[in-house]
Amino acid sequence: MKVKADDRLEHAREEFIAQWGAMGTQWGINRTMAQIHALLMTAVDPMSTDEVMEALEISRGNAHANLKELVAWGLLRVVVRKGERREYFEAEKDVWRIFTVVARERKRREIDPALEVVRKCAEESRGITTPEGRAFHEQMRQLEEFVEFASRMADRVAMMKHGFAIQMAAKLLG
Amino acid sequence: MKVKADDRLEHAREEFIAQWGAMGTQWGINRTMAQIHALLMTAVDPMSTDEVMEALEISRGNAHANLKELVAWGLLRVVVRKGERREYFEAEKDVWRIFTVVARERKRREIDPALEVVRKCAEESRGITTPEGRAFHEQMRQLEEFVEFASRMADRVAMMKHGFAIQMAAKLLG
DNA sequence: CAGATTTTTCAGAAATTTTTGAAATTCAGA
DNA sequence: TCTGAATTTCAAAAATTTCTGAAAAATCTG
Repeated sequence: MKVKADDRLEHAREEFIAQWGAMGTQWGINRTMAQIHALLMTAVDPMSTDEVMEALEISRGNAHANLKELVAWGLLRVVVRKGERREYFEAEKDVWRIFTVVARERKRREIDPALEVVRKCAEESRGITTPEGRAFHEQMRQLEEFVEFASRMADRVAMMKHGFAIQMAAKLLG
Repeated sequence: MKVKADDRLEHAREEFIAQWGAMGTQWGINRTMAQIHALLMTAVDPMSTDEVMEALEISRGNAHANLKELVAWGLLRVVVRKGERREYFEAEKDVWRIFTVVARERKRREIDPALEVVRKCAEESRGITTPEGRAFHEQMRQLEEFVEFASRMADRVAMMKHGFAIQMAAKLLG
């Protein structure tokens, strides 16, 4: 009975890790990074690099790079146990916090660069008086306005506390 | 003077196409697709496959595949001119509509599959009574709840009219 | 400081994605 | 039905991204 429960759990967990990893691709996150995140999100205790390597059957270099990347994102914390030299990693498990971290990162990688591009192009085309030039400038201006709006929205959402977001959503969904 | 204005415009437009294309990568959209979209978004008239090939210096197969993909997304419309066999393509230029189209597609590719995965894993781990099993199930449940919430929000946003979104945002940003 | 352990780096290999270009197919008009 | 123009397909090449594994660097311990 005990063994059966363990088997079921292990099976479900492995499925989660595999599928979440496959999904990472769609999300513009590499497979290993998503798998490590899934692994640690469902781990009871923090894990070392070697434990992650073994669990996912990946190389040290790969494990290392992606663990560090996840730490940089703020999705993992480094844990040091007293008397031990090696580093352990622990995942953020609160879904709302995971969401805000990802939102912040995506804004930084997707929205901010877009804003720069459209600003520059709007600027460069200001004052061109041909009909084509005016149309182009106007299109850039509209894009700029929208991306700026998206940027501000993303900031707000990323800063929200869970409770407020729920309240907000109630209005939107209600 | 006329020439100078044309040069400036051409330069700005080429920059926009190149940069928007480069950004596509970050967005999980391939470079060519983003470039074609940028090209047509700033084109005065609809363009044929051959014109797109020439403007971006890409192969027919590449142009064809990405034009069709953009049509499938709903970011381009096919235009047929009477008496002509060849197809022309015209971009959606309204930024809010572009946004809702992209939001819908991203929801479909990113949120819906995630929901399936966490639902399955929550289901598979229901009723496991070991402490690890309970923790795993609880984590899956929370993820499921959140992703479901995200899914509904995405639907709502994708359906919104521009005016309503602005009104909505005023509250959020104000 | 020496020796042991852990982390970090990185060049090449492997895997994946994108692009090409030519052949096959479709289609409209004569 | 035939012809020529346009679209579609797809196998192979190119480009890009990810991963490996071993070596180098950093860090701790005694």
